[in-house]
Amino acid sequence: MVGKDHDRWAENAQRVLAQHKHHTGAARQAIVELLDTQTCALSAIEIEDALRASERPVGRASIYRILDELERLQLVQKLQIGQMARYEPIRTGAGHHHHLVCDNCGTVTPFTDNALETAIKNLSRRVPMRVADHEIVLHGACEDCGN
Amino acid sequence: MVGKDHDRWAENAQRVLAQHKHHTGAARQAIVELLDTQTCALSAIEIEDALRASERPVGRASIYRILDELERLQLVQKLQIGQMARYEPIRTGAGHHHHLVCDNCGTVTPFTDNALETAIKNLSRRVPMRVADHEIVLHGACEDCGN
DNA sequence: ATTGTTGCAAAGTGTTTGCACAAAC
DNA sequence: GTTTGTGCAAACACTTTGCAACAAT
Repeated sequence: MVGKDHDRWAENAQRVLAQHKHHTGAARQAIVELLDTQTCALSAIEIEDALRASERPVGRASIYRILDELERLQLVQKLQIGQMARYEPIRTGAGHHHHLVCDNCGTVTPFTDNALETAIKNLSRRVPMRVADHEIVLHGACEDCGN
Repeated sequence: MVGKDHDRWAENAQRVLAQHKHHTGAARQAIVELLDTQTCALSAIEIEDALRASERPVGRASIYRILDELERLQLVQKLQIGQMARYEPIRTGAGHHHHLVCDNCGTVTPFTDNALETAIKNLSRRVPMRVADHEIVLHGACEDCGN
């Protein structure tokens, strides 16, 4: 079950990439597969480290280029936390989530909230902008750091 | 009227700074006064440019140090937009607002929404973190760029 | 053969730090 | 005269770009 769910995003991503007349590159594949195993957002440097420890290291420049491309194809969402960007798969099934950031230890945890999404959807109509996306970060002290 | 409102935050900020046994520095004063005239968040570099054009230029390092201090004293709020931080006065009267960011031209516009604040307040209780603060950014195309 | 992909090193951008000098008390 | 504030330049961290080599089609 878990394996099935995991593969779905990666497979879809590979398919979308193929449709955009790409060759199948090993670096891109390694990144897609890594992202697919994650439950929350990774930074470029975390990705670099993870891949360096794997059997397919990928250069830093390629990581940024590939993430950028995945973002343009709407396969990953980029979010800015502190001074560093994080990236996570956009899984069509699972409604999207937002993030708790511990200002002490830096841990990032996902959460979801329907009332919040509703409020955003409603206000998006009244605001002087064609809203494409939103980003919500709650800051504070996580359970480990709060005591 | 407008002048009166403006001065309140700056005065309060100076008072809070004094309480924390600070000398009164000219750079700090220039920054506080500049922030007080703004209706939305400024980046450090915008502040540097504005002050360079004024009669009291302030070095970049001082700007960051002073903003950092103002943030610690809860006199300004720091928000991360794209890869750059922006800072704005926390005016106790006016409930805080959030931001629309045009991904095309970079313009930042404030908005407020009560339903949104309520949703955040409620969910803050159910989440595995002592929430201190939140940051909401809506991305899209502004009125000028959307057409 | 052509086109797309990758890695390296260099450049860019925003932010922070070390240190010597100046200003406030 | 002691403490705090400030500016400069250098260091830093994250990201982007130029370019030559490489792999997929």
